[in-house]
Amino acid sequence: MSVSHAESPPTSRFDSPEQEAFLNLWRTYDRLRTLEDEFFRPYDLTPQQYNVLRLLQAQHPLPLATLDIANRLVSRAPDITRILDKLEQRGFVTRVRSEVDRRAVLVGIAPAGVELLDEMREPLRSCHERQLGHLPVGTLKQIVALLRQMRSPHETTNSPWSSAPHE
Amino acid sequence: MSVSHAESPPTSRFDSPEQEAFLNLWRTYDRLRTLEDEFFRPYDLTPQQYNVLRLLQAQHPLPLATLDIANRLVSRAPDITRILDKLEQRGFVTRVRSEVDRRAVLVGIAPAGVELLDEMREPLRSCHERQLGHLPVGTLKQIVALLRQMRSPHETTNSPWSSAPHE
DNA sequence: AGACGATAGTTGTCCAGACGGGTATGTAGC
DNA sequence: GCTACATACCCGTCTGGACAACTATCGTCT
Repeated sequence: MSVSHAESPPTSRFDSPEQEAFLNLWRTYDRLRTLEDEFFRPYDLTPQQYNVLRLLQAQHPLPLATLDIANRLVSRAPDITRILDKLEQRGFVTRVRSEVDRRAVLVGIAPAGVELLDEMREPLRSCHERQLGHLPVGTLKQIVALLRQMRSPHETTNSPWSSAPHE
Repeated sequence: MSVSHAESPPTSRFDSPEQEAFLNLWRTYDRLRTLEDEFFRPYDLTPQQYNVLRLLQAQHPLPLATLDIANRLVSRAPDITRILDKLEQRGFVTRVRSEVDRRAVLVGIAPAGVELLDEMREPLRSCHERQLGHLPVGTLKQIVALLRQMRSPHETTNSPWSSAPHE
């Protein structure tokens, strides 16, 4: 314990309420992400890769163009190509050059990908339970609404994240 | 616009309220962090590095041991040594081997570091203003309280993040 | 049809972050 | 004081994320 010197109260640790909110957001994300990372490690997947698979499954059997995927992902992904490379190498997705627009590459989830998601569904649910199961559903809904407010000026209007999901 | 096909409502995009909350947290962090990153780029600092400097300034003129710094940072930092290396190379911090415990390295903020923080203070405030200035202070306080609840089971009790700051 | 600008994706390259093992120092027990 | 274990930090190495430059294709204007 080297925190021996009298813990002098620095009035507040933050310069502004906005800063306090952002740092708390960052900290909370960091704490919860640690749990996610541990969960995904044995599957040798990153959360981003998993999200790509979920996205493709939601569209299945329709494929999705590469950049469409990037735009819908939770987190910005300039390296979408290489993420897909890895998923393709492991047989989780398929890529075919589009016939109508030969610039576009259409990506679909492969049977092995569907199977992987099936395997992961339950364990992942319980991971989320460990993360946030201590909060009542009402509180979670409130949090979601507030988070949406926080980022709303920073979403483009056609992002899937900009509006509430259709209940 | 390749979203031509009828936008079929997938009942909900999420498997559980917990998942919805986490993904919204991630998304919101990602959007707001983009602004931070842009802000820090011209200074050639990462947000983590900046946080180290802030931490050291708060203690100034007392130094802080390397691992003490790591434990107080917003985000986990296994590479604290190299973060400090870079800050030291640029003359923002000083490192001296402790006399009382020769394993420990005591880190202090150098005058150049203090100066840098002074320069950045106002511009950073206005960055946070752009991030979250659209929300009233009451809402921000509410958010902070909820975020603390979200992560509370995942904080060790002696973390500076586990309890409310002394008002 | 040829030219120009926009779009879709890929690749080279760099840098931060992560992990684990390694060294030096401290502390406790005998 | 010697041994054994813990602590503090450092370093080699690997991986993923970020940017920018590049190629291929499309649409449009003339």
